[in-house]
Amino acid sequence: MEEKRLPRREREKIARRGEIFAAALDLFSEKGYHNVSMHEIAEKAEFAIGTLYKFFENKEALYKALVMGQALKFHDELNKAIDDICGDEVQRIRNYVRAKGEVFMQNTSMIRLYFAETRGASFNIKAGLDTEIQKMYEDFLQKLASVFESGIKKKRFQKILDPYYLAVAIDSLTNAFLFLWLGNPEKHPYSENVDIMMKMFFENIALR
Amino acid sequence: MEEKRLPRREREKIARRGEIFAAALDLFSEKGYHNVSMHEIAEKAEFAIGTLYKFFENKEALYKALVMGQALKFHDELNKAIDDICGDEVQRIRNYVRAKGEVFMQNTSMIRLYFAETRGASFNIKAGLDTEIQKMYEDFLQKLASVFESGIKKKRFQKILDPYYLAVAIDSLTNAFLFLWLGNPEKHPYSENVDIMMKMFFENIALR
Amino acid sequence: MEEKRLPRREREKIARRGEIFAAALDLFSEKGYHNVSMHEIAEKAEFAIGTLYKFFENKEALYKALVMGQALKFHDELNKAIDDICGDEVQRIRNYVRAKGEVFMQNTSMIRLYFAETRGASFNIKAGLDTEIQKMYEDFLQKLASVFESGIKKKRFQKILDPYYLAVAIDSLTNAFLFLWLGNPEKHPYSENVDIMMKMFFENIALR
Amino acid sequence: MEEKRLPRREREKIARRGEIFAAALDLFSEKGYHNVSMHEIAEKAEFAIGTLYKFFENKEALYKALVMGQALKFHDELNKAIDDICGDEVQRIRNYVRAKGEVFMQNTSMIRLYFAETRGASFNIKAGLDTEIQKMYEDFLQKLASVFESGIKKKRFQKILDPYYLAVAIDSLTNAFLFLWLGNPEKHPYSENVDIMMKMFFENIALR
DNA sequence: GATGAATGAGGTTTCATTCAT
DNA sequence: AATGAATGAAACCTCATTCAT
Repeated sequence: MEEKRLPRREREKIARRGEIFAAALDLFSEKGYHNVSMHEIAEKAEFAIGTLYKFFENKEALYKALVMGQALKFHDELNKAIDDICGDEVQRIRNYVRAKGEVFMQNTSMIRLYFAETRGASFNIKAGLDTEIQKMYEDFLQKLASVFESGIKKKRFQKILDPYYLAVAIDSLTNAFLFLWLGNPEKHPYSENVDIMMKMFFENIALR
Repeated sequence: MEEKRLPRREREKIARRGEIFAAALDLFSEKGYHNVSMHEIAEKAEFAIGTLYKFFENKEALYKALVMGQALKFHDELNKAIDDICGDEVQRIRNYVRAKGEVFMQNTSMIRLYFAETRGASFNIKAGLDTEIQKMYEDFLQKLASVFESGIKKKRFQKILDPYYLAVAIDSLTNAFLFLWLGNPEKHPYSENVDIMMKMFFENIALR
Repeated sequence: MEEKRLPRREREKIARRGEIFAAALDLFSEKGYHNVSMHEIAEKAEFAIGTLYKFFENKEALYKALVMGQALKFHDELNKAIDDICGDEVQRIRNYVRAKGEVFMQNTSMIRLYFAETRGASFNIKAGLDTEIQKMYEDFLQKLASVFESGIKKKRFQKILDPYYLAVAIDSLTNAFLFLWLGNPEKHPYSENVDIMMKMFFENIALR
Repeated sequence: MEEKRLPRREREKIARRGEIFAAALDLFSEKGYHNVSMHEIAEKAEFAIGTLYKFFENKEALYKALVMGQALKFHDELNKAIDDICGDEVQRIRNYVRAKGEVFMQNTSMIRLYFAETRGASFNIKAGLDTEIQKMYEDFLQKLASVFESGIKKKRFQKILDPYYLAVAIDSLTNAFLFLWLGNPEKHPYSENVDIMMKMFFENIALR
């Protein structure tokens, strides 16, 4: 709706940004920040090097915008899944696990980028780049924790562990299974394994 | 004992290697491979740049030797802990979880390096550098899995999930709690949290 | 004619290449490959160091392109002179001797470069750089030999020596006189001396 | 005789110098001055690097001493051959040509070194290194010239060309044939070819 | 006197960034 | 507004030379 209202110039600009992002995502996720040059991105995006600098102040800004965009998209999906109130707490968490799998498995190159940023490899890039994403990630964990907390309050779950740690646990478990899937999709099907894992998880914390 | 038998020259050489490693570990773990220059390492280690190249063929070789050394030290401890037969399967896994915490919490800068290498950020460095460590990691996971398998055979654990996935799960959970501890040691004490988590884990898979 | 048709960009690029070549020729011929740094060439050519690497992949490639260019130019002249069919065999060889002198005496710095490459000093640079030039030189010697052979067949020359050796002989004699001229142009005028030498040469092999 | 009188220390020192020279000659003649490192020479000569610097002030001094030694040995032989008064002028020059071939063909690695120094490749090394050898070479050419001059005075040779140029000519011709021999000894036997060439040379300048 | 570990100046090369066209 | 040639700081690495043992 709104986009159609945008002047052609503006629309074209956004499209160009998208093309740059697409090229950059491919390259960064495959080779890492320091092994990709601005020339490489320019060539892959079919723009002149100068054009990249019209859109982004420098390499770091491009990288940050890219990662932020991916993270926003990703967290948006996760938040949508977990906010879906058409279900109880168990359902909301199952929703999140499924959505996480879907987003990642459809955007494999995003995975590496995302893990690099949330799992400490981002120190490869200048300090401070990652704080926003860390914040977004932290916020999401808090929301996940609040779902567990709500479940505990409703006496649907035992309070074995601090809800925040339950959130951390389920997040790290899903990550682990996504990594396995990434390494060998046929051998390690995410949905099946995660399903079993979830069952075990809830059986454990469920109140009978 | 044996070390004292080494000729002085040899001992000094090893000591120097150690000093280089110490400087490199600090810098790499803080800033990442590509943001540390050989000059920086030389300066921190108080050697001339040429001396570094007497000890290591090039930057990559230095990095690889450093990471391999850390990984060996780390896996050595883990293997010792898990191989300890003075206990049943539960005890062996508890041992591993505790040992992992101890090694990491005493070598915080090793953590970042280690996660960078096992969790995919190593693509920042030339391909192939990480295969040996990946292999070591994989071998350890197999051993962990075999402990679970043995517990299942002895009917101590239910077979809810493939033993390999149990290994992956417990490894990823301990990692997650180590990360939390790393970010805020006081707020997130590893041992306590992991203890609760372990209890929950074993209650779940234990056969009554 | 044709050059004017080239787009400005293209012409400028060629001009810049030429400026780099000119600076490099001066420096290499004066100091030798290993005593000239890329920075030196860049400074002399009034370009930034990076610009050199836009034009040539590396130092060796620049050197090779320079030497090949000079060699092509040189052999082109020699071949034109010797292929000139407006004369008998004696005339064609006289043409070659004169042309060789002209090219060299107008491009003194080319001489050192050329002799370094055809006379074995090229082992200073990585192996294989010189094979193309050696081939070009060898081909020329063969052509020179074929002129002698033709003269022998036409019974204009005696067959004292294998035509190839006659070619080698006349080539080495002209080189020697060019060297003398290079050391002291006034004292050792190439044309005069070579004329006498030629006379002596042909008197000797001529059939009366 | 005299050598036996030298104290052991002195004799050993000379022997060591010889070993260094032998290693250096092999390496320099094969790879060129700039592609041979002092470490390489030390290793091949089985000395410590420091020892080399006890014998020679620096790399250049070692190279210069080596080349001078070779040149002295070479010119000594040539001078002996040409000074042999048991023959007329033709015989003395024949002697020189034969001796030159013998010395070179028994010391092939000397050839490259020698040509590098007399034929301009020495500009690869710092200026001034070569002047002494150039002088020695020049002196020899003068002596060769004087033999021709003497032959002309005795009316054995015609005066076609300045005796100095005759000397230059015969020297360059022998060099050329030595080069051919070096490239393919079986295909281009020096003695045979040079014999024919000499015959032709003297028939030409001989007075009947 | 011999040794060889240590030194560091200086070489080659890369690549993020600028700016005239 | 887009281009891409030019820039030059800074990276990696070599090797002639020194000097404490």
